[in-house]
Amino acid sequence: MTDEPANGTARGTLTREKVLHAAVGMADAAGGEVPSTRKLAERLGVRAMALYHHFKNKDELLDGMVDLVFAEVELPAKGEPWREGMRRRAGSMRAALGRHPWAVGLMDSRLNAGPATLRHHDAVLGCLRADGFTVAGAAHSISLLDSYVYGFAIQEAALPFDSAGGDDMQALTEGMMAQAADHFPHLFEIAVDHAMKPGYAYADEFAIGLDLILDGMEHRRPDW
Amino acid sequence: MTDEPANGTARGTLTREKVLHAAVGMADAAGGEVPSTRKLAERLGVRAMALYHHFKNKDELLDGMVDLVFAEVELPAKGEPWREGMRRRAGSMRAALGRHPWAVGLMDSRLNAGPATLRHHDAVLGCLRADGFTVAGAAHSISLLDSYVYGFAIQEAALPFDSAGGDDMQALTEGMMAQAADHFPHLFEIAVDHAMKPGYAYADEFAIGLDLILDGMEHRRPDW
DNA sequence: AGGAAAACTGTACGGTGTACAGTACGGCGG
DNA sequence: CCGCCGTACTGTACACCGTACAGTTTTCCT
Repeated sequence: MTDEPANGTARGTLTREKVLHAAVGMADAAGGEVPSTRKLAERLGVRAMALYHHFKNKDELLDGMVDLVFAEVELPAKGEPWREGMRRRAGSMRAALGRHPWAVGLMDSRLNAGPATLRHHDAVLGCLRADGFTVAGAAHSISLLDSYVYGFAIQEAALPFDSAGGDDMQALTEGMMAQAADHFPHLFEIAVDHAMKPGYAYADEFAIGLDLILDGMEHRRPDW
Repeated sequence: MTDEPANGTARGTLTREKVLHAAVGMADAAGGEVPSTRKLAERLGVRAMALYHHFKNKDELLDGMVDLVFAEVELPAKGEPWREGMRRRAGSMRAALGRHPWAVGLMDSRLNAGPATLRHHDAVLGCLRADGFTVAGAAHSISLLDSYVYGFAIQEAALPFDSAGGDDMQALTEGMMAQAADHFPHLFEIAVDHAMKPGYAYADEFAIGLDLILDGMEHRRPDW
């Protein structure tokens, strides 16, 4: 706000923000692949190397993209009870990662957290501390919750198509059938009796696991 | 054993197995990067395109590498109580992913599970079913446990150096300090009062979260 | 008006996965 | 024993990638 109109850009077609939004949009459209610098530049009506005036290198651009994803997740509100806060935030985080599956594969390898990411972690921490968790307890909780959310997102991203459930399972189980239904009896059982049932959607597992974790946190809160 | 000496290979310097082991070795050495086809071929004394006689494309090679990682994890023993089995297997899985951090980033995007992977999942499932978990309960448990293990591995892989704890934190917190210690008070608190304390190692969090999850599973087992 | 800084372009380099067309060699039927 | 043929490997080539480096504008400040 202070520097954007003040110094006045020269041939301003590009902005850090515009680049990042275009990159996120293209990645979403491509369904899990981050665009190359050339494709991104073309979309922006610009010549590839122009990007390097706004980002030191591609990694910095990726950092920015990830931060944009973090900016989408709902933070626990001030004074909100920890359990609601954690539940809403975890669900919203998973939703954001579902909307931007390319971000899941980026989460490892990213070193520099952006401002939205820091704000996010600070808010989550703050919600727990405000509700009586010790520093150590909050650390345990966040490690656990984040691991669960990221891990769930990984598994969802690895599903054949999307987690809508239904006939995507066919492909998976076909390969399994081909090899040997009786070599892996329990896998076979769960595939046929559970995962291939009409009402099943892997996405539903998220809330189940999350509730177990939240119950556990509630139970340990006094000790932590 | 049946096909190797039987058909007799022509100029047999290459084997699917030898390629995979070399690839895993190089990836481990490189510390998180899968080798390029050319580098891998060179290491094997061969000319890059030779690999494509044993793997349809690079993705198939990556599938094989991931399966090799799964082959390293300890399965629950037959008749082992579920809790011990799950605990051992989860710890061993995390250890394997720690030894092969490049595999973490591959877990999403992989579609075709190899035989070791299938055997692994079948054994875990079998352990739970044998100890009274329903099909649905076992599905919930595996989704939860795998999410936790993978997610923890992601976070560990994203740490500045390794999770040995200590002065790696400096880099992280420096960036944070630079921006604003008072913009993120809780982050600051946890960094100074907890993560930077001499005895702290993020790796220790693994068992804490895992135990909470196992307690929860024990508690729900009757309903599931 | 002039000069410096900022934003964008042009070109080039070394690396990647892999398609496609050889080439050499071992095992087999005659 | 010979010639064939399939298999394993090589050579070359292509399109694409990230990005270094050196221009070329354009704009703003003195």
